[in-house]
Amino acid sequence: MARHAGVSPSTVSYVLSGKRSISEATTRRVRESIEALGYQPHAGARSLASRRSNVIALVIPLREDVHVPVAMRFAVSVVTAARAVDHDVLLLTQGEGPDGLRRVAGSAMVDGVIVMDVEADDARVPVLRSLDLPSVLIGVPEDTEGLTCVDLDFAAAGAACVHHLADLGHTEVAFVGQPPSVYERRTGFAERTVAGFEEAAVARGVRATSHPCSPDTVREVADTLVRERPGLTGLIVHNEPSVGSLLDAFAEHGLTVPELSVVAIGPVPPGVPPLTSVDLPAEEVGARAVGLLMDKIDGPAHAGVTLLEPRLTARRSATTRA
Amino acid sequence: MARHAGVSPSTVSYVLSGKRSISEATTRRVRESIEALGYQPHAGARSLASRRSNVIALVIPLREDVHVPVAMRFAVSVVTAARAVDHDVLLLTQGEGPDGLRRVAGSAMVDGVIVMDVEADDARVPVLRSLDLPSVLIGVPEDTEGLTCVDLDFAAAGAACVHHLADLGHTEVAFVGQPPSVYERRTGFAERTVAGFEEAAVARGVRATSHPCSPDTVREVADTLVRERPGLTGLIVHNEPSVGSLLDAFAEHGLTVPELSVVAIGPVPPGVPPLTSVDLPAEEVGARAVGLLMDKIDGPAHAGVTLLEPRLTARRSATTRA
DNA sequence: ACATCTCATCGAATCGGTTCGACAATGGAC
DNA sequence: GTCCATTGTCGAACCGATTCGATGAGATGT
Repeated sequence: MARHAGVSPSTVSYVLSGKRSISEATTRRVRESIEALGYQPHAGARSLASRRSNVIALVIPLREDVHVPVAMRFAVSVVTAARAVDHDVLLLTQGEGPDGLRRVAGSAMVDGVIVMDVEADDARVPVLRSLDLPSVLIGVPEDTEGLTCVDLDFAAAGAACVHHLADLGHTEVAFVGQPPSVYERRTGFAERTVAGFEEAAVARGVRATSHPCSPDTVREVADTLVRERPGLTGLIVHNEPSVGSLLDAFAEHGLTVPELSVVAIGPVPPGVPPLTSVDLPAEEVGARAVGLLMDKIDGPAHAGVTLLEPRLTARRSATTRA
Repeated sequence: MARHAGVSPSTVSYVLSGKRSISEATTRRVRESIEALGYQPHAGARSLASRRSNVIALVIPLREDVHVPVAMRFAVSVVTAARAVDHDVLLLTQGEGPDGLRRVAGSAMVDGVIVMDVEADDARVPVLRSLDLPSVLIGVPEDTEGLTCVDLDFAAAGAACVHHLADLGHTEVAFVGQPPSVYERRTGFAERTVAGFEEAAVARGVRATSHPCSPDTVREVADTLVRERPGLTGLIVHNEPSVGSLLDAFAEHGLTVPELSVVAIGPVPPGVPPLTSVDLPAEEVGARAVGLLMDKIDGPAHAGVTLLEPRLTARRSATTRA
C-alpha cells in the first residue's frame, strides 16, 4: 500500500487518521492508491497498535419475558449509532453472563460495552465496576454509584398516564403491568413505572390498583378487574405483547374502547383503534447510550443517570369522563 | 506472562493452542500463571499473527415485515453455537448493505459471515461470491451455485400441512401467508412454502387457494375466505404474528377451531388452543449454519444446500372431516 | 545572510501474539 | 558406544498497523 503510493507506512496512517498534517498532493496520491488497491487497514493490527478495537459489545437479554421486538429496536439503534461513529458491535448474550464481559474486556476485543435489561441488583454491575471497561447501562440498577445509565423515565411515564386520565376526569384507574417474573427479578423499568403510577395516583386522589400480567393470565386479570372494580373507567397498560388480547378480554365483558379509556406504555401495537400511549423511544435511548459510551471511551466522562422525558401521545383511546 | 511462568512466549502459545506437544509439568506451570495473572491473550495481536479473528459476522434483517422474535431466535442460536466453538459474533444490520460485508471482510475483522433473510435475487450474494470470505446463508436464493445454504425445507413444510389435512379428509383448504411485501421482494422461504403447498394440493386433489396477509388485512382475508370459499374446512397459516387475530376474525363469522381445522407454520403462538403446526427449528438452523461455516473456515468445504426436514406436530387444532 | 520556526515526511520502535526452524536432551535400535 | 528419531523448548522473524522523535525543506523574521 505505502509502496504503491510511494510514501512511508506512517504517512498512510497519518492520511487516514488526520493526526498530523499532510500535504494535499500526498493526501491525494495516497487516497488514489487506497481506491486503486481497495485497501482496508487490518483491524487486528490496528487494534494492537492503537489499543483501540473500534468495536463495542452489546449485551442483549434473551429472557422469555422480555418483549423481543422492543429489545431488537434497541439493538438496531445501537448498531446504527455505533456505525455512525465508525464502530462495530459485538453481540453478547446473557448466556455467558458476567464471564462474557470479562472475556471481551480482558482480550481487548472491545473498547466499551452497552448492557441492556438491567435489574435492580444486577450481577453484571459489580463486574463492570471492577473491570475499568467503559460501559453504559440501558436501564437503572438500584445503586448507580459510578455508573452511566440511560433510560426512559419510566416513573414519569407511569405518572404521565395517571395525569392524563385524571385530567380527563377519571377517578378509577388500574395499571396492568409486566409478567410477574419481571417484577420478581426486580427489573428497574417495571418497578419504576409502577412506583410512578402509584405516586401520581395518590397525588391526584385517584383510586388505583396495579396488576402484573403475563400472556396466559390476561383473561384472569380482565375478569378480576371487571368483578372487583365495577367503577373502573381508565386502564394503563404496560405490557405491549398482551395489550391486544387484554382489550379483547374486556370487550367480552362489554367494556370496549373508548368507553373504557386506555393508555399504553410502550410501542403502539399495530391495530385499531390506535391507542393513546407513551412511546418507548428506543432509537433515542440507543443513540444516547452510544454517545455516552464514546465520551467515556475517549476522555474520563462524568458518570450519571440520564432519564429521557416521556412523551404522551393522545390518540383517542382515552376520553373525557364527566 | 511468559516470564511469570519461566518459559518463552512461544511455549505459552503452544500450551494454549496445543499445536505442539508440551510436557505436562510445563503445561501445568503455564496454566497456573494464566490463572494467577488472569491472563487473556490480546485478540488483536492474535488475529494479526494467526490471520484468524475468531469472530464471525451475522447479518440480521431489520425489515418491518420480518417477524422479529423469529429472527431473534436465529440470532441467539447462532451466538450460542459460535461461542461453543470459541467464536464471537459481530452484528451487522441491513443498514450498510453489501458494503458492510466488504468492510468486515477487507479489514479481516471476521473469519466468516452468516447471512439471514436471503431473497431470491439477493444483492449480497454476488458480493459474497466475489469476496472469498467463507459464508453461509440462512435461506436459499435462486442461484445457489457455489453457495452454502441452510434452511428449513419450506416446500416440504407447506406440503406436509396439505398432506396432514388431506389425510384427515379435508378437500377444501386455504393458505394464508406472509404480507404481500414479503412475496414482492421474493423472499425464498415464503415462495417455497406456497409452491410446496400448491403442488401438494394438486397431488392430493384438494381445492386450494393462497392469500398473502399482513396485520391490517387480516379481517379482509377472513371475510374473503368466508364469502368465496363456503366449503372451506382447513386453513394453513404461515404468518405467526397474525394467526391469533386471523382466528378471531373467523370466529366472528362463527367459524371456530377445531370446527375449522388449522395448521400453522412457524413457532407455536402462545395461546389456546395449541395449534397443530410445523415448527421452525431456529436453534437447529443456527447451529447448522455455524457448523457449516466453521467447516468452510478451516478447510475447503463443499458448498451445497442443506434443507432441514419439517416436523409436523399434531395438537388437535386440525381434526378429521368425514 | 543566519538563526528560527513550521510543515511535511520518514525511520524505527512498538503493540502482543504465532509460527517455523533450530537445538538439546532423551531413549531405542543395532 | 554410536547413530537416529522423538520430544520439549527456545529464539527470531513476522503479522500490519500506530506513534513519536528526527530530519530536511521552505518560509519568516531580523
